[in-house]
Amino acid sequence: MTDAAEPELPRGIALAWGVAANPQRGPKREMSVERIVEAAVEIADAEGLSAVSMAAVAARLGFTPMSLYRYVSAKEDLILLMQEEATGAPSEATRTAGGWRERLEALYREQLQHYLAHPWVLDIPISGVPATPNSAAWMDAGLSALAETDLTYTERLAVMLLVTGTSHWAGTILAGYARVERERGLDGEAISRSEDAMFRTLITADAYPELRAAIEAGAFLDESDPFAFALARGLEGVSDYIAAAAADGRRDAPGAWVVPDDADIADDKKFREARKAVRAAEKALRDAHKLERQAAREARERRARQRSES
Amino acid sequence: MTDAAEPELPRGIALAWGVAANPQRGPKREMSVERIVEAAVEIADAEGLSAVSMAAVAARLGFTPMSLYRYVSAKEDLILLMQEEATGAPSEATRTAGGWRERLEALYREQLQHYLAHPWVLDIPISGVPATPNSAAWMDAGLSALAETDLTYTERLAVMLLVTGTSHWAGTILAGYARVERERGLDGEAISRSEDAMFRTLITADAYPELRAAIEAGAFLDESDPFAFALARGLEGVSDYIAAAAADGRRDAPGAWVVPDDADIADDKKFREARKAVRAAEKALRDAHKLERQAAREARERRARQRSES
DNA sequence: ACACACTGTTTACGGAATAAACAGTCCTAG
DNA sequence: CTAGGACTGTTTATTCCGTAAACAGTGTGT
Repeated sequence: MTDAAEPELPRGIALAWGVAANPQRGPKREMSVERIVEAAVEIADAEGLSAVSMAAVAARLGFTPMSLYRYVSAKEDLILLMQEEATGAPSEATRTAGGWRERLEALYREQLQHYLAHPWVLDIPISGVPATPNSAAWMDAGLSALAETDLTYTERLAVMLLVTGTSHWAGTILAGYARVERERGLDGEAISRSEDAMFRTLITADAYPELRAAIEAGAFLDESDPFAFALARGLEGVSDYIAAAAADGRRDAPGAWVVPDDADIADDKKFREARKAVRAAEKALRDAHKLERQAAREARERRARQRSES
Repeated sequence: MTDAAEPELPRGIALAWGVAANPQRGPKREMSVERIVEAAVEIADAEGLSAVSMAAVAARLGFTPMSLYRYVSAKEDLILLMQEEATGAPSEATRTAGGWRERLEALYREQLQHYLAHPWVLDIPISGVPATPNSAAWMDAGLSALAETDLTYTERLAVMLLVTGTSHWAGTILAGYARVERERGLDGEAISRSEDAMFRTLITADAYPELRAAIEAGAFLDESDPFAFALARGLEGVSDYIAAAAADGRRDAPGAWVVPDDADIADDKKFREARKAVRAAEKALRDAHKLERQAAREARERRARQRSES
């Protein structure tokens, strides 16, 4: 009955959920999946994912490579378990921090922290939604943060994808720098400087005017956090979207259980007027921008003429 | 003099920029870097990055594995060149599409297209800013789209990181699904359904209430595009940020070298007036938004009161 | 007591990147 | 015109990978 679905489960996923039939007969087991995963994680932390070979893990535990296959059906499974171990579940603190935005930001930070502590996790190929306890916990934490909003469940998933995408991307880039630092034996600033120098010789103002300008401006030496910027913009956009959707009187798509009051405001007279005012203001802003650009162009031409005359 | 910097260039990068000393002596070359890269890309397109071995590439060209090392100093270089070939440069159409937002969205779409056409590019580890002609071209295109905004160069880079991050993340997830489709021989819908089924057996409402609710709501079977959603929110946030920064009267950060005529127009009278008008329009829009939100809140309360009375 | 499920080990295979030594080719300096 | 030697693609060898298959020893349930 209940076991009918289990045989369909991919082997590694079954292991992750702890659905492993412990044998009764035969000699005592000398190892355990946990110890194997632990050893593998230690190796990966120290020397990267590529250093994790069945032989290396076995050697660290004092056994022969093939012995591991009694516990783990393939290396792929081991890696899935490593990911599960390294990623962990979100902490209580981030699961209960302030409003939805604070909680998502906390989630981002904690995920990024994990990625920086175990950068090899970023090298693991992604195939579909990982159906493991910890990844489910992260997803659940994000969704519960968004539960206070009027968003559709589909939209909540999309927002979560935005958050995890940002932490994944930030981790990828930052871990890339960290790796170069270790390989070349330089500190971050030295890398930045040498990269900047290389750019200066390769990027000409002819071929790449804007990129060259950015280099000249020292933008590549800047130490601000572009990922925090990206996340802040994204969540700002989400916040706008929530407000706009509420204003549109959009009904939540799924069934009866969702926040029902959105539709109510759509035909409210005062609200409709306010909305009309917003649209007018948007148009006014667009026009003003157009005039501003035109003025800038004219001013530039005027100056150029003055300069060529003198 | 000019060659002083070249020896410092990583081998692969020198190749990418076409700075390769063509030897004059010795037998005629039978291959070329281009043909090797082409063959490697064909293999990767057909069977993934892991199928690209020096032996496989050589075999496809009818040579022995070691012969390739006369053209490419290591596999790492070959992979860099493959990436350069597969990624290409942004098309004229996306470089000149509408306003900054349209152009960044076009950039995102074109990058994603490349990732889907050559998913193996996503398996290549990232180390620092790739200093290749094509990646510089993408960056330059994005920066030139943002040139019409008042953003700092540092901020423009951050926005570009947001855009490329989104396309990279979208590519990673979508390519992951595509790979599973090919490996398991199922179509996308079948995968979704089996994933959904697996989720339903593993994700309990006790342990993961919100995730379970999302599953029940069918959010995992939804076919909308969460990445387009994420990008739209991000750029919306950027747009807000630009407006807010302008309202704050923030001046562009970088120093004196910047596009010299920028400083010139700053004290042009007509331009200053146009700029003042923009700020006023922005403030008007913010106020309208505030009123809109307030109206929505009041409308909702009014309806709630009506409902509780009936 | 004994079958046999289960343990960790040994051996073997095919494939990977690339170092080192090799014979053949063709430009260029003398 | 003729070597010297730069440069070609090849051969051979080393080291490491994941894992299939056969193996001898161990301990439990019948």
